[in-house]
Amino acid sequence: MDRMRTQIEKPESSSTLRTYHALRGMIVTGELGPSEKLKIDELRRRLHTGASPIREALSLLTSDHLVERLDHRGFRAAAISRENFWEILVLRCTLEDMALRQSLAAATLEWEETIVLAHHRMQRAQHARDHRLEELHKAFHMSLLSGASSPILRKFCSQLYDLNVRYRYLAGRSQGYESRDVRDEHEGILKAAVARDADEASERLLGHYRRTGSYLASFFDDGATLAGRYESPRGRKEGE
Amino acid sequence: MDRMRTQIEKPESSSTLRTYHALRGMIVTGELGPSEKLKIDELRRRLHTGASPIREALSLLTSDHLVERLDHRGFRAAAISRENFWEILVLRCTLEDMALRQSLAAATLEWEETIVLAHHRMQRAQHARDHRLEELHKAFHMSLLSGASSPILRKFCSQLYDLNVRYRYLAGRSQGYESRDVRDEHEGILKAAVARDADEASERLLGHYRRTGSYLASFFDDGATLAGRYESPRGRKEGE
DNA sequence: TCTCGGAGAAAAATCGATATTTTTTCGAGA
DNA sequence: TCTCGAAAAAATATCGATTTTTCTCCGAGA
Repeated sequence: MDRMRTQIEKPESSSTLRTYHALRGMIVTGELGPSEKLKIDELRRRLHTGASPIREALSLLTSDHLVERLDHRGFRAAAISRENFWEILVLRCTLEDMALRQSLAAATLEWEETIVLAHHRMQRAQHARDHRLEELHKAFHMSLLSGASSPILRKFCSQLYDLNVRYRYLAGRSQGYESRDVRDEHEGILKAAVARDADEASERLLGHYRRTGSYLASFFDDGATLAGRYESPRGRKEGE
Repeated sequence: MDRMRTQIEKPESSSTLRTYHALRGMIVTGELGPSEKLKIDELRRRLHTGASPIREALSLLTSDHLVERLDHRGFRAAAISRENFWEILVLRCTLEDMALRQSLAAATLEWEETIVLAHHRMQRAQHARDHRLEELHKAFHMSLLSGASSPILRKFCSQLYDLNVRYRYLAGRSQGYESRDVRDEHEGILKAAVARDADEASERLLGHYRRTGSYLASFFDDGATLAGRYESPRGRKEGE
């Protein structure tokens, strides 16, 4: 019964894949906090599935840098840190620049229509519930890179995207509530992409990320913040 | 009994990790060929372990781009192609350039000694059995990047390294038997790194990769080759 | 009071068996 | 002879139970 319902909700056919997406979502949104112990049994109950799918899903997430595996001590959600945050941002800028240029170099009419559509859908859903908007936002950004000839590169970008979004959630900011006008930035990126202006598009895209980065960084570079709430929680023995 | 012996041989404590390394080795060296179906039961027997560790290991390898997961149809070793080969080379050059520069920028005396040592060990083992040399070769290259401040970047580089080595094996060339003098190239890279000359080191490193790349490419850009032997073998029923 | 060590509890890792899905085989009907 | 579809076989995916390992707590000895 429950199985059937679930399958209808998500067309994910295998329990492992469903679990993978569920857990990834839970970690990205902070429902499972940084460095939180991920007990198999608890997750098993929570997600109505067996131990095998959980373990497999966690193994997949390990390679996404969202979960850490401690030999014989189970899994925990990845730790966070300032360094990790900046690392992700810097890598992301390099890789997306590369991917975007590949994508633009191979641009087709079909690709152009894809990004226009993705952008439109995202804008339309501006006030939709979190989850939906978040999905469309990622879809837009990935569509920009979708023409890149390197699948591995696209995968890397996708991973880094999730890692970054996670910090946004941890800073208490779900998509779309920043003070600055993200809308314009998206539009600028789209226009430059449609115009096939690689330099312009890249500059705008990276600027978009860097601004978001600085904005988020401000949340844990001062005050009672992400850092204070989450950082090195295993560190009783690691006096600052 | 068997368990104990195994644990002594490899300090890998968990069955999953042991299986992971074993399978990775088998795929990289071509013992498991491109697009070959990886049957759980067969591997289970071959590696003397249960289905769970196998499946977990395969899940981990999926994220390394060495294994493909086909929903409800099991796993197979990653396919190969010219595009994939070049993709890996290009990505590798970009990422290693980045990592090397980070590493050099943060260079310490300790790091310098590490790379000198890694280089020495590799040279010494020039005529050692494949496996050992291969390990030391990777150790040397990774040591160059070991000072990079970005763990994720280092991981990416490590993955791409393995993917590239796999093509070397598939082309029938294990480490160290190329016609050109790889020895000098390694020495040049080391010297430039010790001298903290980022541009020089990067140029030499990338040149090293590109030359290896062209060399390997020649093996499947002509004649009865890698491409002919392996490419898109899911076409027929795999009758050789 | 502190440290060490061992018993008990908790959790992870692994195994063996079952349920599900896919693939193959084979024969009826066109 | 070919196509379609149902039954059998094979392989995957998943579950429940067992084995191992780690963690926790408590008391003896210094």
